[in-house]
Amino acid sequence: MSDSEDKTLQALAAVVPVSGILSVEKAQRMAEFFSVLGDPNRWRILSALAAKELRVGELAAAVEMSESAVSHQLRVLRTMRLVSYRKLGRSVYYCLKDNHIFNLYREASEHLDEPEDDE
Amino acid sequence: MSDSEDKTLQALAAVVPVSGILSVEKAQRMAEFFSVLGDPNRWRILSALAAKELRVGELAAAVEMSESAVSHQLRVLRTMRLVSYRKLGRSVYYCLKDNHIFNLYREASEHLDEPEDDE
DNA sequence: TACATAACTGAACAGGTGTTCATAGACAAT
DNA sequence: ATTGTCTATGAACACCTGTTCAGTTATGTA
Repeated sequence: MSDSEDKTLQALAAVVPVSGILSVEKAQRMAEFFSVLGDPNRWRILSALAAKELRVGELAAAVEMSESAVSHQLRVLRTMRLVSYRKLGRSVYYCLKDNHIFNLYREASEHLDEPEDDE
Repeated sequence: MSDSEDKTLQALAAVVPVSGILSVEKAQRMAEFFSVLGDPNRWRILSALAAKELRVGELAAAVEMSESAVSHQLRVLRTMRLVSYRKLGRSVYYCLKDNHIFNLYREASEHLDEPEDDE
């Protein structure tokens, strides 16, 4: 099977999540991932990194949090592979890892901005 | 300004979230929304509803939760406008409200399935 | 009306989560 | 080497959140 065929099947399986109920394990993984995005401070950090890569200290100043708090949150974001980093001297520059976070932001934003005409 | 132009601008503004840091209010709203998706039981409920509309009792049986727990979670999902419902006699049928949840699922799923080749 | 069923609600408890404080490590400069 | 800076970590605490249990509402049936 070619890579592109494989990718198509993978996308297809993703769009049709179940034809049944999500397994407890998969549901757990999904929940863990979205929980990471369930914190306002992490969104502010991500939005700051969306503009340009930043060091921990700069980030802390930008979002008005302690460096310790930022560092803790960055570890969480690293674990979920939402950010990546590179060391330069004694500084650590963080940036967004890929575009998934943009798409998630856009999708959620559209949903939140929808008019609530019913009921 | 036409509707389509308006929609384009809106999408653009969503893709480029800030050029600055997300406001505390917006970050809060995003976090609240994603927090709702940060629970495995809610994902199992959503995935069950993805197949077909279900009553609370059927849902409870399907995901193996108490009807009370399901009812509580459905209220949360209703508040975030992720599900809608219609009453028929003494039954209440729930279903997914729109496709945003599908897109979010797909995006997250792709992210989680990505190989973690680095570090 | 009385009863049974389907769904919802409120209060309270247990468990998980983010922050803070203090500390440790890594690196550059003197 | 030692000092100063930048970042990461561990433990403890307070807070929030989901579940459970009990009770209520609403609807349909006898």
